[in-house]
Amino acid sequence: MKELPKIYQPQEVENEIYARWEQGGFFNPDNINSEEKYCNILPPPNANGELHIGHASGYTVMDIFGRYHRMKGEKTLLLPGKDHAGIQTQVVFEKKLKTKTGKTRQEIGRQEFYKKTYEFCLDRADYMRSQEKKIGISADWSREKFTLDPDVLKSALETFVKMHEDGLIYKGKRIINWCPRCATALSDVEVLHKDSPGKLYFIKYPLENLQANFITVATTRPETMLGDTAIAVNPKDVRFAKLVGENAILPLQNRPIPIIADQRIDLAFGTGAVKITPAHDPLDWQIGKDHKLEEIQIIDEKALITEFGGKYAGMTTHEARQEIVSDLEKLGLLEKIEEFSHAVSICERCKTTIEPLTSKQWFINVDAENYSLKEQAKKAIEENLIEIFPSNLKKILIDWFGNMRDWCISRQIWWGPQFPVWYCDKCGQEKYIVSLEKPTSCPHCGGKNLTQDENTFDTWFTSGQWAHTTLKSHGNDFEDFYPSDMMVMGRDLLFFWSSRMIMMSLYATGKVPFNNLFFTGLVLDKEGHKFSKSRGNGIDPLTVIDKFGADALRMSLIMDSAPGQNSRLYEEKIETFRNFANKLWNISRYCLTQEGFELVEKISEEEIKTPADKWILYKLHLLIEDTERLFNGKQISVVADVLKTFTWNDFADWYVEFNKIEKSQKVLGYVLDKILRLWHPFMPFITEHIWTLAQQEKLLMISTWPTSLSNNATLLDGWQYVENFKAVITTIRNVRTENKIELDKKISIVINSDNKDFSNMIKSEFQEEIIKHLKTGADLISYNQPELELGNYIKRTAGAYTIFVNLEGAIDTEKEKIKAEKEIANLENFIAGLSGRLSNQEFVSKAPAQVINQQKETLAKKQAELAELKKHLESLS
RNA sequence: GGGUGAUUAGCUCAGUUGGCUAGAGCACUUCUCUUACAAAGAAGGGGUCACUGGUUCGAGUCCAGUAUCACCCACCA
Repeated sequence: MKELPKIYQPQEVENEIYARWEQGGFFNPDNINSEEKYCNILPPPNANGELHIGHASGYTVMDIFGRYHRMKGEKTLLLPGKDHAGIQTQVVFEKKLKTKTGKTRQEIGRQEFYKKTYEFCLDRADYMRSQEKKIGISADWSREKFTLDPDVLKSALETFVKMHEDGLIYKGKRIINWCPRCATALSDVEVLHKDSPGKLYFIKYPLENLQANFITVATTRPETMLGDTAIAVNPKDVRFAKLVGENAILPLQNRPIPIIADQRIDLAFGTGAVKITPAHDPLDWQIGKDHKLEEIQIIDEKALITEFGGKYAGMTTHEARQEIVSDLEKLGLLEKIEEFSHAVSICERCKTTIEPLTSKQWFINVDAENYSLKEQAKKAIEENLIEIFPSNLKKILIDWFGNMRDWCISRQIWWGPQFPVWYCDKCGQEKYIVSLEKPTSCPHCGGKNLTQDENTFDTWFTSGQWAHTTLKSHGNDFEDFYPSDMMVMGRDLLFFWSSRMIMMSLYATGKVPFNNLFFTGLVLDKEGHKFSKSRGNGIDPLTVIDKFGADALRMSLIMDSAPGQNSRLYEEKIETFRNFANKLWNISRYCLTQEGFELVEKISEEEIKTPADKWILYKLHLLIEDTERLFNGKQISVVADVLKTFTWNDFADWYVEFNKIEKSQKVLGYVLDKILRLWHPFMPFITEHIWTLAQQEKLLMISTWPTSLSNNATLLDGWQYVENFKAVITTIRNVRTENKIELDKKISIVINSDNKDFSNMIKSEFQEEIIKHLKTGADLISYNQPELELGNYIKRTAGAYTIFVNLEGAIDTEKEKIKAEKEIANLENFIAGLSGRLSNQEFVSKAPAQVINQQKETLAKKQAELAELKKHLESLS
């Protein structure tokens, strides 16, 4: 038989196995013949860096489901891709450009910058693809997509055109989130709120007609007062009731501004009077609209004070604030300054403070008359057209849609697709033409000089359509696979991505993008911190794979965690799964080196010979049923857990040991065959490797998924016997350890029982061999001798049997008495509880019969045990 | 301000439909290099399932509340 190394070396086989899978061609669903289909569109990572452990975590989940469904015979597509990741990639590449060539993007120009960034992304995509393969992802690389691939992009832009026709798109001057560093508008979800200590400034505004009096307002951003166009108070506020309709004089600017009433003003906050700066605050903007106030932009896109800021023009907002506060103080208009902690808006990408300002941008009306994106999405979730794991995120998503405001989709960056919008130099910016292709002439005036809108799309506009644009770009894939079965993503993408995909795909296709939405938690380090560059605690998936193998990495990413819960990753944890892989290797190594061993797909009744065979097959039968149920509930970590228990604690610890004495090679081959299949989705490399060593024909990857044995009671009758038998062995070992008896010292055993299958045991020489060999040190075994000199023996209950171990007078009777007394107390306690329950009329009448019977059986068993123990204690004294 | 999650062994975490005396890995104690495996095997110690009530014949599991921690959302200037 083959020479197999004692220790599994994943590094030596993984690459070769992956190459064989690829050559096999079965990553491509076109090569699988089946009516049943399964599709999982993989989230495209940002093509500007490398894969991190979070990607590996999500990919592992997707690949487990993909491989499971493929083995179930379904035409399975895992569709891979990469995202151009607008702002983030631009930031990354600009830095790279600066370091490498010392140039800025402005110095090389828009076209050149775009070209170079594109090349950079393709290069990163190549590298990341190689990483994905290392993890073992069984994706169809022939279908790999990039968000800027012409066909994918065209499909996404067509949606823009359709939306425009349907009145869902508008261009308008509205207040938006502006990042001065990125120099672009951002959508609401790209803005984070960070609580930070600040100050609340109380400023006195003189009243126009009552020179001696003031109205005091409170603000955290005094510099914005330069653009104030009103003061607002709550209409119910009696303090200010008579001032409404009057004018105040805006200090420093010396402009009269009206005092207005608006119910959105909180009476309890500050002074109850609020300065209104429509151009630089979202609420003020809304109030300004409603009261038809003038908007004065006093902060520009570089966060500098504009010409409308008078003497402060050209200052940064920070400088202006200091100057203004100091000037107000000199004028005696600064009433007081209070310490005040409030939420500051910052850019999600670069953490720069956001300046709200009014700007002309493109928006999606998410609640348009013709079609409400947000209502449709909400409805789809409410009606469970998409099942969400974990389910608590369902409500969060519904609420989010409920509060969603119009989505700003234009960005002033260079990296990303430009709007398919054209302007004629004669007609100007107001009369635009929406068209995928550049029009030959202006439809309004016939002018030939047309230029394209310079804005680029929010990256989530294109990735938000990924679920259908990818499939539409390849043959009949859309018809075959849409909607996909499952989408897996980190829960940090809940609002960014899952929400947009649901809205956009519903709109573009009329159907939900996927039937199941599965969120993974964050992968944290050992101390529970996020992995981050600044913390330097990153774990590189490739390093882990190199050290422990891809299977160990995969297992450590999905085990011990529930869907949507964060989990921690650290070396010791990965090690335990490396160890498990090695265990599986050695189990297989034992099997493969057995004379006449082969993997067996099907087993016949004649081949099931021993009680141990029945026992392991029964356990296997339960395992397969559990696996099926748990996979349906998407509980993959529990699947891996029950598989591990079976493999290690049932098969390796007991069945393999039995097999050393009592050969039943068909069953051994049958069970290992099932173990390899069941483990394959989780640990594809090692299982495929062992499979190959055991047989040469086809790949494990496309072998069929095990189904449970027909529950033939007579076929497997007698399996319980082995549980009793195991108890005998464990008890003997226990007695031995307790009494510190060396293993090489032989002892004699008496086993008593009136159990019906006990006669089988007496007849079986194999059983006796097994007891002797399974580390019990038992030498002489005799049966059914009720009258024993108990002083010489230690008596124990083992399952349905009573066993006596002869220690030849070496018993520490005091110790044994204490132990027996303790055990008796414990048992009496338990029996009292149990019989109490059984005599409770309510329990007996209401609990299911099965539960009652079970407890009755247990009670009888425990009472018998107690009686034996009491006799034992008596004999000891 | 609103919301979500967590709280189970020394540590990290599972726990499926509510059902027998609550599990795993690591760590710990003792023993063993027994021809699949010391990356292992054998035996063991370690728990008021955060707290308080409720529902139920029966609660780690369902409900209400409390506490602590973590995270998310938010136009309180």
